[in-house]
Amino acid sequence: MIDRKAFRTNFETMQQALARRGEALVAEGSAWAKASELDAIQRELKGKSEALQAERNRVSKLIGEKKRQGEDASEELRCMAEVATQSKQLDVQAKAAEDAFIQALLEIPNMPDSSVPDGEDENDNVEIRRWGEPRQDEVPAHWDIGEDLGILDFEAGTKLAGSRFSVLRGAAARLERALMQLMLDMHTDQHGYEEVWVPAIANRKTLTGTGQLPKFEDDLYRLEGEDAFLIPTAEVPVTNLYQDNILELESLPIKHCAYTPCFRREAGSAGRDTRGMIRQHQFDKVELVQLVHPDDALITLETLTSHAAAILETLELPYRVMDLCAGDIGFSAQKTLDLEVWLPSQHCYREISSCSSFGQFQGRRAGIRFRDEHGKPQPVATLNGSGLAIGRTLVAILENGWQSDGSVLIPKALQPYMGGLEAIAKA
RNA sequence: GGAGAGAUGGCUGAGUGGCUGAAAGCGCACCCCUGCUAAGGGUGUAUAGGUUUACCCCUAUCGAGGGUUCGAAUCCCUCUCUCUCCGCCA
Repeated sequence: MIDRKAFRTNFETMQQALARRGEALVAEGSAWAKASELDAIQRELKGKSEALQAERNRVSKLIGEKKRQGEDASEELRCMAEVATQSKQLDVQAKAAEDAFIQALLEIPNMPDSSVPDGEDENDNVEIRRWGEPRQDEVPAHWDIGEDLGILDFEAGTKLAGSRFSVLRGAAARLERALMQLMLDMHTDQHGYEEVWVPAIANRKTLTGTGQLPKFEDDLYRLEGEDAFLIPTAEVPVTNLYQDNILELESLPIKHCAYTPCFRREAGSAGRDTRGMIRQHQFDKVELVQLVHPDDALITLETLTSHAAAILETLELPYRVMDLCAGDIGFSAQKTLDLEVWLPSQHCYREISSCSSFGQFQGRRAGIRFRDEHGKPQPVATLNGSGLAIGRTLVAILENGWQSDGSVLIPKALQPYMGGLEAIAKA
């Protein structure tokens, strides 16, 4: 959520920043326009309502005093009956107006940071750097490699659950587990993150805190008969660990990593990546989350991204870093750096990690605050990034490690986690 | 799932209709005494919104929502959560 005061006092600047995401967001009928309209109404009603409540409180106190001293208070009682009724009505209106205002604010995306490049969509993203030597020879798609080795079973996934589900067997299943372990080990032992294990189900408030709700309910799996959802990312439960907390300045930065399964309806991506493991309804991910002082947010984004990149380097997977343009960053993001891994079968880089700073946007929504240098509570800055998406990492390993005899080389760093296995070959 | 008990500030814990945004203790911060070891004394210490240069002030909040009342932490209703016992279960 954007700051309700800044929304008013800084209207022009914020509007311009928001417009960089796309003009429609500030156009007539947008949440932005609605919010500015509701803000005025809300404040006027609230002012009136509070004045009346003040009057009520004052006279009520008087009545109390008179009664205690055995005096007659019938006159006050008579006129207060009227005031009480009015006050109640006004209060209801004022509350409704404020709710509507907050609802509108919740639908307004975060302001892109000034360092975010201009642009409309992924074509305008800016490449920052590359690492590794991408292989240029012809490599089969991972689904062919996997099925050929008998370790990826898409048919079984479909039979059990539907499209966009898959089954891993043998070396692939172990690879999934090995990757999870390697990633968690590196982040805890080398990068200083505390590992947490969290529920894969979250309630509405929690999902509102990180920005998935109210706007993107269609992307989530909702539990029948409950106001709860399967998490689309560990960001949701891990960030919200501190929901409604006021943290001490010294406790920052807070750094967590977590493995969770992730569940996405993929409602808007019909026809995209329908084959293989790139886009699944359920996938595994190790997530990095940091809560930091707002002044440190953008610097931390660099280090957090480097922590995710370190996994790719350890696994010897070529990648590049992309600075997402204003039109392509997510709803809650202030700035996003994507890591894209080389997929030789597609002759291109594909997203494997998305690292974002949210500024104080989530902190404000989720009520995660810290005491600043003056002892005043203010929203913390939050960041997160995949470190990494495990399914996609497995895909990258299959394709980048593929050899013309059909076998797949296991990266050295991963071999201990695979029981010393150096290559996956046909049984 | 059944029965019972409970939910108050950073923590413990008073408070059954007005003088309670909330006693007391602990913790924390600052000051004093002492003197460098233990201890003692004083002051301060919720969050949000509105207003304001700021102070002040106003409003809301005692799990959440609704009701009764001139007035609710306190009475009534609904919900959520926690604890204990029983049942079930990995």
